[in-house]
Amino acid sequence: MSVSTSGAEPVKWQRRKENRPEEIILAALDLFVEKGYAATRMLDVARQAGVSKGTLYLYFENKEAIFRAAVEQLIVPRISQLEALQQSHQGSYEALIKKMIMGWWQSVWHSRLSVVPKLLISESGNFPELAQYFTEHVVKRVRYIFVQAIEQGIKEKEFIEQDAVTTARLLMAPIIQAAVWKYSFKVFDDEQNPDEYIRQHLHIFLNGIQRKKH
Amino acid sequence: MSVSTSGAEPVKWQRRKENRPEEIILAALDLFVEKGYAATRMLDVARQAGVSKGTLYLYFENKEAIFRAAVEQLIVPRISQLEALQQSHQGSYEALIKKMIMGWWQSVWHSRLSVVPKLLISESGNFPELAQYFTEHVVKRVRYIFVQAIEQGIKEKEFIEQDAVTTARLLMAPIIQAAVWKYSFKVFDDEQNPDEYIRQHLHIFLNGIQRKKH
DNA sequence: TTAATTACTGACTTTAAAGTCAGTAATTAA
DNA sequence: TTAATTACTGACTTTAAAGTCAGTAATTAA
Repeated sequence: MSVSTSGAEPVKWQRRKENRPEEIILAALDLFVEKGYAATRMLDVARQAGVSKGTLYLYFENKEAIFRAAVEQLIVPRISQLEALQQSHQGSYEALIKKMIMGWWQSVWHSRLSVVPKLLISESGNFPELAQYFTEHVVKRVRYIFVQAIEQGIKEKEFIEQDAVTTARLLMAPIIQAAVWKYSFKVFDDEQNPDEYIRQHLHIFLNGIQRKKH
Repeated sequence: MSVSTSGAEPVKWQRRKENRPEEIILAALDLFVEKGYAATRMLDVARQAGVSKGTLYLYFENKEAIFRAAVEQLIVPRISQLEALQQSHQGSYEALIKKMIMGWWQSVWHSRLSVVPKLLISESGNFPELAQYFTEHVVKRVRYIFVQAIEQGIKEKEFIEQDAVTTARLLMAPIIQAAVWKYSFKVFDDEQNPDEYIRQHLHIFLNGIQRKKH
């Protein structure tokens, strides 16, 4: 038997310096979805990503660093999407709000991303810096987009006079709630059609803020 | 110096068989509020309750058992309160919904109890049995109360035709959301007056489901 | 083809809790 | 007043992860 050159040498592992970080992030997110943040061990992440435990620490300082990287890489790009939608919109503000909510809903609800709100809520106490980052760069930024739509709708006499920031919170609350529920109690409380839930939320909410014609 | 009989003998500890369980529960809930469930060590709970670690295990099997006892003892009595309010109500269903939401809000928001939704959401993955208990005995029971109010309002032509279960969820979502927020991101996102938030929610929501007179 | 480099491994060490139990002291019974 | 009972203590053991690092093997350079 020859010692080398060609043939089916079973290579034990490959170098993947460029791809490891993303592979690790996705593996971790899969496990966070499945078993939650705290219950996910570094060894689990390593196995899921197809590397050894040592490799994790080569690319990330600890579990929190993986978590932060996941939030930054996956969530932030979605916001630009939302902003673009707003920029290019023509028509009523009611239609804009519907379009933005439905767009977000469809791109996030069925993806791994929908677990992020629950994770952040659960872990906010353990990782205050991450919670602050998320509040500033995601929550407030998204809310600002809706605040603008609502304020403009008020100015155009489409919506009744009201505090736009509070109203924006109330618009987002049931949607965040749905995402949180999905990963908490949904297994025990699943009579619900999520599309119908969002449809009805938009119906009641928009009906509630609209100025009525007499 | 005499060995005993009267005088200020500093008693090292007292027997409190009857009171220990509740003292431990309240101590634990204080710490869960302050640092979250996972970060609360049994040693912390023991210190807060003024007992040793061994005593905890005398009364509770482990941390989960303390948590479950807290939920059962503190939350369940509130629901009866809500049911009583419903039984005795006279007047429009709009007024009933307002009264129930405001009552719950005022008795829970400023108390330790308001931390329970966040705790349950965070820990649902680790304690599925507790999450199931909570879903069956709290969530569904409370929702049913609101479903009834909404259905009767529809029958009386006070509210528009709609699926009452979905509508009840939408009524509760911003309130649960507020309680969850309080213990997650509020430190970083605190422009909000919670009373104004609830007032405006009820305003938009009730305006949104009411049948309009022409 | 050989030497130099470095991404990666996994057995091992460290850390930080949970959980235990023999002994002690408060209380109650005799 | 003394003996019997038992609530409680806290040093200790166990458990379960995180984190490390000397050695190995893939890759690249010479």
